Amino acid sequence: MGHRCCGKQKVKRGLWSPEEDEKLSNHPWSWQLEFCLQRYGKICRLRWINYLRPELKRGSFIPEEEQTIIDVHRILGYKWAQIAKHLPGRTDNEVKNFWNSCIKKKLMSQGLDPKTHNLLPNSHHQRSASSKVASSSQSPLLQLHNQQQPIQVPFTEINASPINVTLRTYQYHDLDQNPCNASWTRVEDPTFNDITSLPHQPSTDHSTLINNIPSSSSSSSVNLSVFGLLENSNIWLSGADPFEVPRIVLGEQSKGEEVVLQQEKETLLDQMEIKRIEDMDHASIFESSSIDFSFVESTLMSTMVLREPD
DNA sequence: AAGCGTTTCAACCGCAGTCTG
DNA sequence: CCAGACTGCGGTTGAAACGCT
Repeated sequence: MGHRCCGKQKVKRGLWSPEEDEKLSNHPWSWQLEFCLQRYGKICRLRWINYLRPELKRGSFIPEEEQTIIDVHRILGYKWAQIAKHLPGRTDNEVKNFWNSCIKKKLMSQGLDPKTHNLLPNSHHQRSASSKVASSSQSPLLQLHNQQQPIQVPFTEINASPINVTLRTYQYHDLDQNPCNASWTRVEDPTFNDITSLPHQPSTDHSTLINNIPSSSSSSSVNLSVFGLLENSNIWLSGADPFEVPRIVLGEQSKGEEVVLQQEKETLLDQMEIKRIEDMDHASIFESSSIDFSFVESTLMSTMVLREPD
């Protein structure tokens, strides 16, 4: 196959030698001139971006990075470049590989669909088993937080289409606190007949939905383990009283709405990132459990998706 | 120690969007 | 406005590393 910029050349392929890396490092922005004779210019650029950039962070992912990947993936999906933007020093390729080789399996072992982050069908027993597995592989933050008595939180499923909107609320029953005996049942709530009756969100306007996120400075009586929630990528939470969590399945939206929603998601993620960095700067706060988790909690819950099994 | 299967991750491909002359 | 070059991105491939028997 020829190459668009240097099709006449017989290009070199395969792994890069240290000598090639050194040459590319010395002339990172003139690679087309310096290296196209031997490698695809595009490949040179990729090598620089994915491997040689001085700001790149090498080594394995830390738990906070893993958590960020899961969080952002839950919202944006397979947008590796977008996810990587929230991980300074990491490339989309790294994130993608880490997802495929590690996180994906981790989620599946927890009975979760890596694509939707929802429970897989028939994963009830897996869930109870996986919660044990998860607890052993949790970040220190989550382990710290899960020392509190776990309380399962009901969630609301919203199925929206241009024609109709249905909501279903699920309540978790775990009276003896034995996950093996726990179950989810649908709660018939007449106030949930329409999306407009959402307890947390009286409007179908998605921008309103997202913009009504509580500010990070707001206080909440519910000390939610948002990190716990996210770490496991499931619906388990530690905290106080159960509450209703709206989850929205967007039906067919107009293209414009999707774009707006996407922009809002990115804004939301930026806010999350700021919040995350702030939190990391004040890691000691976790020890006193005085951190306000409501911000991230609310933002993520607002964008969570739960699809009804076919 | 050798063989084999699995995992990891760098490298590459192809497509779509953007830029530029 | 158009065509070709460039860029960005997600998906796939395959070599190397690793683990197990």
